[in-house]
Amino acid sequence: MPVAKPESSDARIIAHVDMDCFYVQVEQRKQPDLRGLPTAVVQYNSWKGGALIAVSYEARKYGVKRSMRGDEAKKVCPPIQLVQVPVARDKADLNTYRNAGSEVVSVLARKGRCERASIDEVYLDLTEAAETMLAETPPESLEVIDEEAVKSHILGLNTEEGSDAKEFVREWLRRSDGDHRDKLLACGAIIVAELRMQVLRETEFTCSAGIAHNKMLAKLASAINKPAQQTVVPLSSVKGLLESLPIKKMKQLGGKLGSSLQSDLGVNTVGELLQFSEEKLQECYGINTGTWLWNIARGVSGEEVQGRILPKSHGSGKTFPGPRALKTIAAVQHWLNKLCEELSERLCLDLDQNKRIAHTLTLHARAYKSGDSDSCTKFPSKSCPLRYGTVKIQEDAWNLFQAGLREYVGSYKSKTQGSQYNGWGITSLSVSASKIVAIPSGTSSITKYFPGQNLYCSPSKQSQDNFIQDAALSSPSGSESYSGLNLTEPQIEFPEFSGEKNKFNYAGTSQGQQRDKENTWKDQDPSCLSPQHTQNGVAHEISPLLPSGGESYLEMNGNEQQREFSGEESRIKYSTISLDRTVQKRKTSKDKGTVSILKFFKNCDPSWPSKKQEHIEAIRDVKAASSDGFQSTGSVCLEPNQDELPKERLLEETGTNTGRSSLARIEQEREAWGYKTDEIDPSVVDELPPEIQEEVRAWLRPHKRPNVVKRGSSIAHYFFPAKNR
DNA sequence: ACGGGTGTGACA
DNA sequence: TTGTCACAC
Repeated sequence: MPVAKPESSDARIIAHVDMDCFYVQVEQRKQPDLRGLPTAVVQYNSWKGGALIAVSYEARKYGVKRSMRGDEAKKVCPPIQLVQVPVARDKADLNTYRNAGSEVVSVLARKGRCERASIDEVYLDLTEAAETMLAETPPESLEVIDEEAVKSHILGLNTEEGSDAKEFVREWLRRSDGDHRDKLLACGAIIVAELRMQVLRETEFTCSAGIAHNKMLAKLASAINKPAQQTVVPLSSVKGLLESLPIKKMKQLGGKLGSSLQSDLGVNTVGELLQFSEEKLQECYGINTGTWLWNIARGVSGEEVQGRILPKSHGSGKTFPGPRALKTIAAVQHWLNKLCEELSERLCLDLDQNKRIAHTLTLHARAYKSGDSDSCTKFPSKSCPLRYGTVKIQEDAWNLFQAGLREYVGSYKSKTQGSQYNGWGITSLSVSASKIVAIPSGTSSITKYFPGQNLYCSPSKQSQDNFIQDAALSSPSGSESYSGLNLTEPQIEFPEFSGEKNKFNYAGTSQGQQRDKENTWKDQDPSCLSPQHTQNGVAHEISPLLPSGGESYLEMNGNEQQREFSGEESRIKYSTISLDRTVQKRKTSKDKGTVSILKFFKNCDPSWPSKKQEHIEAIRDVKAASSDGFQSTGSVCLEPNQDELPKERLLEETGTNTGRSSLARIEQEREAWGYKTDEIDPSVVDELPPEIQEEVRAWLRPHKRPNVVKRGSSIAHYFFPAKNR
């Protein structure tokens, strides 16, 4: 559950932008004939007409719903146009939608910090833009207010029957006597209206939006008036909005937590949450969730808009329902290969377009074991260091699968027999790539390691690929029983899961400790890397520069800037910065903050690579030392003298206090420590180099307290059955 | 035996 | 750190 912050921090202007039946719009843009017709996007036409994944508003009028089958939809709405999701490698291919989403983001990201929340949703932090507008060109000074803006819906605004609602809205937007925060919202609404028009002009897509003082309210608002409309939530309307709102409508409460609220506390609307004390909610749901619930009941949510427009992971998966479950090794391998191909392709694209490298490969599967009542055992997911190259990914994914399968059938008492059908079937497979980090650019760039070489893809991908190989080679867990493998031949032979016959052993028995760089180099695939570069000596020329052990260049470089902090300053990571700055305070503290934070980076000397070995060691040491569960977000614990930090005290504090009071206590603590992190205004982060902005923001964000559920709560038991029982 | 394919985040 | 789970669209 997100960290909640005090309500005073909510003078922000946040927008949530939601594309209207996005997949349908993408298809309608491709096929303009479909515009205005009842349309749905459907996946896998073969069985019952396929599953609907997006439905146009015209079709909704007929009662067509997502999660209908194509056949049903036809029944309810005979004229419906069903468009199939593109298929590649015999599976659904969502790339066109992802790309379309990127188009939208590139427009929306112009006016402030932008977070891509999903393929078709975006949050914007428009606080600064709205403040600037209010200061320079406030709505009341405008002769004309944009037509789209006056079409806004203002929650709580009385627009009399039959009257011209737009006039009321225009008046509300232009009010000069209004609440300051309302005026900021008005500016936000005008900005968002403009953005939405730009999106329409430049992408042909319509969207809806909510404008409010925090993410939660903005998200709620964007759904109120659809399609192609926007809704503003003035502070004065929050209570009324939430009072009667079904609890399940709140983000995060649409699932089991929401159900528990209903069944265990009898809470059906957000308003009914108000009667419970924060302590009570914490008792029931743990410290963090309890405080979060208490806050959202009051319309308070402190989640920040993450300035992230690129995904943190990529995945490719497919289900094999019922009769289509995969029952042979060959079938699994066949599909795994396809999934890996797609993943590899997307990783290469990400690398090419965004200069980012993924470090972890994970395999997920679902399986059943027939007959046995024990068939509910889960197929374990497995991960390993990600090596670039389609074939490598395929090999690694296959090995992960084998490891998972061994575990899975291991817990299966009846011995597997026969060749074809062993009583199990795979009902879903997916591979994903995570821990994606940007290749640093600029002064402290990785390029320092490769004098005279061009690191990036185009036009020659050669040196870049070498670089990737380095990253994979030296990736963190790569030292464990991994790279000693040499799995170049097809893995069709399968020793009936006997375990010890498999050449590959993930489960930690130390084998293959010795890494063989030469082999690893030569094994490099391929398909997305151009062929010539895997065979020559370039790799060998640079490999001596590689750290021998655990850290990749990328991680090292990413951490380097932090590593340079002085001890005092690095402790910033433990403080909970208060974001309830007034506008004035923002401005005045800005300079100070800028100086202060830039000071942190002054030692960030381009010559750092010369010190890399000792840095690696330091990083590794500290990493080992700080694996005690209180590591801050973003792997920043790099100071050797971190043991001076009053960790235990903080833990104790956070574990035993309630939300607001403990927040206050932490502030106090911080004061006592003498660290002036609250003088660093969050907005200065915008002035830092883009590639480190997010990390710095992470340090400035309040940290979550360890979740402690008090004993004796039946509801807590519901959520943490294993541990509390 | 799943709406399906992806994605994020909390937690142990 | 990994693996599991919940949640969302």
